[in-house]
Amino acid sequence: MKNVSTEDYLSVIYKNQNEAGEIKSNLIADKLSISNAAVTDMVKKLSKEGLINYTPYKGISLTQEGDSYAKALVRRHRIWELFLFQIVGLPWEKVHDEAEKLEHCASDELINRMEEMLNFPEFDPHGDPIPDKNGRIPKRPNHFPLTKADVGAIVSVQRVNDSDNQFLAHISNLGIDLRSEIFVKEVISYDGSMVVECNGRTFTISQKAASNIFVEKAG
Amino acid sequence: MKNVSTEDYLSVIYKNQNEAGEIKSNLIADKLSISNAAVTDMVKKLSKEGLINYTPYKGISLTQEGDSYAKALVRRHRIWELFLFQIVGLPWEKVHDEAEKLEHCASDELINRMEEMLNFPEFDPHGDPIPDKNGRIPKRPNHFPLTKADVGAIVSVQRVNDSDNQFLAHISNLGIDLRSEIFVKEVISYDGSMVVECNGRTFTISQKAASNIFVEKAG
DNA sequence: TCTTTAATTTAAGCAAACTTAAACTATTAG
DNA sequence: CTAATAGTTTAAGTTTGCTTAAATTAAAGA
Repeated sequence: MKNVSTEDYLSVIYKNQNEAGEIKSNLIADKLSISNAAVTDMVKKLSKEGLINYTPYKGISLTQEGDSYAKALVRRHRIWELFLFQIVGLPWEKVHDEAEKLEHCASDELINRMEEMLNFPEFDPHGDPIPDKNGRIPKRPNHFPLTKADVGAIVSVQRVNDSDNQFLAHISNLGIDLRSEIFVKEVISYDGSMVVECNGRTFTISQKAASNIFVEKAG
Repeated sequence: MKNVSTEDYLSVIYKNQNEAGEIKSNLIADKLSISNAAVTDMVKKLSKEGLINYTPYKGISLTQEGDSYAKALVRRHRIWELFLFQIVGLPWEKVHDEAEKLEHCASDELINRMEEMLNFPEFDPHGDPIPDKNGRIPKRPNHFPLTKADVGAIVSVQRVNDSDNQFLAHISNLGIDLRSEIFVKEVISYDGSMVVECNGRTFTISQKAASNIFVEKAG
């Protein structure tokens, strides 16, 4: 098991790499709220340890080893999230930050035991996929942002953006949950907000909020 | 919330202070497996922060603030232990080490929620008392080491020493649990080992093991 | 009381992970 | 194709918590 700092770098790289698997050092500094110089230092070190590929002034990407370590971290994080949500009953918007801390210090044995208690789940409370012990990642359903749903359509929530607690608390307050069905009644063309019905209540949701809710056609 | 290192020092001081509330720097170094010089450094720092009382070459003791912080740490630790044991089902001998890591990174909200799930327990899986939110520590029953039990007596296990996993695995294997009743059949004067009956099985337990099991007269 | 020994502190130094400021590359706009 | 700018790296320095070795203090026995 690596130290917290190393794990943070690997997580950030994994989560923010582009389609080609690359990431700017800039972005790492940004996400971790540290200086670029610090990133350069660390990136050299991680490269020496064989966790990332790095050529100065060129790109940064995970090696095979770095990638599977990062996947294991994501696995830990998401199992913690689901455990805290489902077993402990922590609210939606709190599980991410709590899991962020816990993921660095639970043994594999504990993680596996929790996974078993949760009956080998495929998705975390925000709808993100949980890699299994071998790094296999469940295929996600085809989903699109709620903003793209047609007026008159009924869609079901598949995933929500987990990076903003205020957003989560907000939609939770509106009664929107994972698997909730949403009926799109109207789109206000002026600002892109939508009038929707969900769990028997009708309300307006802003474009900003809707763009962070991912849905598929209900069927 | 303080950093892990500070928390470790406070825990060790709290757990190893004598009746007068004092501890030798020596012992801290020993328990944390670090040098005496490192302890001196840190002790100065903690003193500056108002967590301990310290005069060079004289004793080290917790201030009021340090003491209540340490109690809160013990509380976290023991709630984690019981949670892992009772809810998650981790074996006796594994909960201590796991809790050691987790206690540093759970929010108070999570700790309180777990306490609630456990129905405000008074003792951890080893029989050690759990301080409540206000730092109140449940009174422990009058107990004594099994080695002091008379031949012919029936005693019940109240507490076991939690600092040695091998010991815990061993007695767990013998079928000894918290609240188990033990009937003392014979004491072998040669080596102090005891022939006992517990949960329908008769076996011999060494003096070493028996001295780490604390019991009271069954009634 | 003096001396020996054990415990503790000081001194000097190290590694990790950060900082700011200056120097360098790469890219892109004219 | 060059110059400006955005991104990245180097250099020098900081903090935290540790190390070993040397110096100091306290305690205990002669």
